[in-house]
Formats: sequence, C-alpha cells, structure tokens
Amino acid sequence: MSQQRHGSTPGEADGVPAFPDLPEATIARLPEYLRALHHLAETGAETVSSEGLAAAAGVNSAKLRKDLSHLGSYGTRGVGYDVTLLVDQIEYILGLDKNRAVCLVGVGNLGHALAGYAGFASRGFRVVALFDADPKKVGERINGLTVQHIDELNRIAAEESIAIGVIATPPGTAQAVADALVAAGVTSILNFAPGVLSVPPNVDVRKVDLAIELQILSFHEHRKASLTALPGGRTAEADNQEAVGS
Amino acid sequence: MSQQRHGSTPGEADGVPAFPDLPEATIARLPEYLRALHHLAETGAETVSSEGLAAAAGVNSAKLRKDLSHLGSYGTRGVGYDVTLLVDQIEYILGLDKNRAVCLVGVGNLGHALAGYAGFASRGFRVVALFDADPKKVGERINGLTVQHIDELNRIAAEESIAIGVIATPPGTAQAVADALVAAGVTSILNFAPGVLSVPPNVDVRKVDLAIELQILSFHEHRKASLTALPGGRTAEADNQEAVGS
DNA sequence: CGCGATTTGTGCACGCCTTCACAAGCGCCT
DNA sequence: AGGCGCTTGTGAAGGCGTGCACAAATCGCG
Repeated sequence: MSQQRHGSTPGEADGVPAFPDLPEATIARLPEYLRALHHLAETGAETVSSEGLAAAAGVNSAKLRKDLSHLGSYGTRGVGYDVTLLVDQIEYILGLDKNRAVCLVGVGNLGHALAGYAGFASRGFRVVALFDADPKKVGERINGLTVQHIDELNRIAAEESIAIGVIATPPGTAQAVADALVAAGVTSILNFAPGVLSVPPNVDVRKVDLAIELQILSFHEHRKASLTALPGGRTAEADNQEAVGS
Repeated sequence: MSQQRHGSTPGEADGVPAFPDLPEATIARLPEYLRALHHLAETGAETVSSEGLAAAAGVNSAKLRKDLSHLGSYGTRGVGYDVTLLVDQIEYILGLDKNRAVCLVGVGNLGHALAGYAGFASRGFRVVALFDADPKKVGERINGLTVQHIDELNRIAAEESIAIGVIATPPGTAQAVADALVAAGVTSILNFAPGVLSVPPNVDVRKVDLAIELQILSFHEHRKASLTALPGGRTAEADNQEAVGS
C-alpha cells in the first residue's frame, strides 16, 4: 500500500503472480462491476467514484470498496477509480485477457441459442467448437461453426486447448458428457442440465438451472400471496384454473 | 402423528401457521431437493435417508436435515423421509401446485430456446404468452404459442393473471420491458439481460447472466493456472455446485 | 502554502450460514 | 418386552459476508 504503478501490465508487473485469494462472493460480483465499467467507459467517463460504480452495479458502495480493496489499491482518494485501469485490472484477475476457448456440447434448443449468444464473444470468450451425439445434428452450421460429433471432442479439445466446456444436453447424458469433457482435459464446466455432476476435485463446475430460478420466484409469489391473504383467510391465489387455450 | 395423511393438502392441514420464513439459502436449495426426490420417486423408492437425499442433491447431509427441519418434521427417525410426502410438502412451499402462468418477453435467440424449454412445463410452470417488440416477430408460432406484440402485454397479463415474467431481450430494452411488466401487474421477474433492473420493492427480480458464469469459471482457470506455476499449491476446492443466484 | 471538501480503504460489530456432534426417537430382532 | 442399531432434529461453535463509521489521503482553491 505505497505507490501505485499506472501504465504497467496489471498484476504481474514485478514477476510475482501475486494472486490474491478473493472471497467467492467478491469474485461473483467482479463481472458485474466489469460490465458497469465498460458501460461507463463508453459514455466517456475517465474516473468513477465508489458510489457511482456501486449504483451502476446495483450494490452497496461499502461492499464495492471492500471488494476492490482485495485486488489492491487502484483508487485515488478524493477522486475515485480510474475506469480503464480498473477495467484492465479486473479483466486480468478474471483471466479474460486470455480470450479463452470454450466448447459447447448439446446443440438442442438451448445449445442452439447459446452458440449464437453474442454476449460470450463480446466478453472475452471464443466458442470454438460445437458437439452433439445426434448424427442428424452433426454437420449443421451455426453461427459460422460446424457441429461435430462428440467423439471428436478429445482431438479438438487438445488442438484448440479448450479449458472450459458448456453442457447443454438433456439431463440423462450430462454426466457422460462431463466425463468426456474431463477426459479431454477440460477443467471448468458450465452445466445447464438439471442434476448433479460428479467430477474430479480439480474441475470446477457451475450450474445454471432455469427452472430452479423460476421455482425460487414461485416461492416468493407464494409467500407474498399468503401474506396478503392471511388476515382475511383465503382470497387471492385460489383462483388459478387452467385457461391454456387462446 | 405417526400415520401420514396422504391425500390431504399439505401445510395448512392442521391449522398450523403454515408459512415458515425460510432462510434464503434454504429456499434456493429446495428446488434441487425436489428434483432429486422426483428422480428417486421414479426409481420406486418410498423413503430416503438424509444421507441418500443429500448425495443425490449434492449437498451436506447435515445441511439438508436443517433445511428440511425448517419446513417441519416430515421425517421418521431410524427410517428416513417419505418421498412422496416430502415432494408434496416442498411443492406446496414453493407454490408449484398452483401451476403458475409465465410470460416471456423477447423472442430472440435465447427467448426462442426458452419458449421451447421443456423443463418449465415439467416443473409446474405454464408459458402462456410470448411477446416481442419487433413486428417481424409478431405472429410467429413457437411451440404452440403465437408471438404477440408487447403492447398487448397489459391486456393479456390481466386475462391470464400472469405473475411471473421472463425478460430475454437485448440489454438496452430490458429496463423498459421490466417497467411494462410491473405496470401489467407482474410481481416476479427473471432477467436474462445483462444489467441492473430497478423495480418497486414489492417486485422480486432474479438475474441469470450466462457470461458472468463463464467469467467466474475463467477466474478459477486463471487461479489454477497460476497455482500450478507455484509449488505447494493446495487445490482443495471440493465445493458443492452452486446454482446461480445472489 | 494551508485548509476544507471529497473519497478511498478498513477496523469492527453484527447476523446469516454451515458444520459438527449428540441426544431423542423409531423400528426391528430376539 | 427389551435392547440395539439406525436416523432425525437441533444446540452450539466457527466462519464468512455485510454494512457502518471513521481515519487517512488527495485535490482544488483562496
């Protein structure tokens, strides 16, 4: 906590990786800060206060300051944070300067959408390969990529040095795909299939279950409804009948 | 209270307050328990121990017992939990017995996939309406539903009593869509667009950002890579897989 | 050159969540 | 009937995360 170096390569300026072990909660918020910072940079802002950035990222300003303090002292008291410096620093910490190669397994409904998702490419990731087990899907071209058979995974993963895999298959085949990914050297998996994957301890898995998110919302709906209905007895929410047709 | 009542409505059967205020962390895990229980039920299991269910859900058994204890005592010591009873109880708590109506705004790449996602219908939700602002999209039929113009939202939301809305639009229009949903009476929003939504305090928002998940994985890749360069790095990290959420 | 305004960085307290460890309860077997 | 093994439910402890409040630091201005 003495002087900050400005123009140098962030992080490893003096050879020592100096990898701070950030709290998980902080790591999960860094991408949100990064998005807010990019937005600020586009509007031409050179510096931003913790208050301003916190508002843009939807968090408490004290929390933001504490989060950023874990990366080191990259702000200036009385002024704020240098936007581009902070962008570089966070991108370095997240390893986004590597432009990481990602492969996607399962080109069904969801996989199709993910393959075409612009948000990946714009944020430091390259989807370099699409796989599916269905021969009818193999050969299909999506967003400039050709779907290949899952058996090719080993070869291509090695060629492209793919470290991150995305699973968008039906739940039944997710574990087998995960095993194949691990065997191919993938060490991080983003899983969209419901269910629990078992992987070696050195492999990180994150799970996104769209239905779970809705179920959590449903709970809060239920709670809200029962709170408003509680004094009177039963009122709202009992009127749910099937009215699908239209 | 040894005999379990089967056909009765779970929860408020015996006049108990019936709505415990569960910890957020518990609520987020209940859907995972529910999925594991459904899977167990299909295999014909009648009861399951906390150890078994915890393994199926990918969590610690003590945590599972504490979570379930918040719902009440639905287990039998020395035996385990009655699968179907527990399913009913969790579905009641989550409000899934209501078969909630959901609308989806934004029929782009991702929205298209979500509209056809079978996981919604199979877990207590009915997608009853699709909206888009693009006139070229209006009229398109997806999965048995016709895309309607966003201006129809108010009318249709009232007709179908839609309480949950899903936003799958580009980031620029997400806030406007959220405002429209709130104006139409929606009180829970699942947001797939990057960025922060501001909504009235009585509206719940959950956010799923696919790129953020990848960025978090990227961080761990970066960390692992920098650890292998260093000697003596302990790489325990045998964490459970966490679903997205705050 | 010094002072006040502003903003960062952080010590501290509080609350939530997780995990351990064990008593209480239940069924089965003898 | 009684004991034994198994499993739940929970008290307690520890860890983690959050938010407050304030000292330290920097800039601008008179």
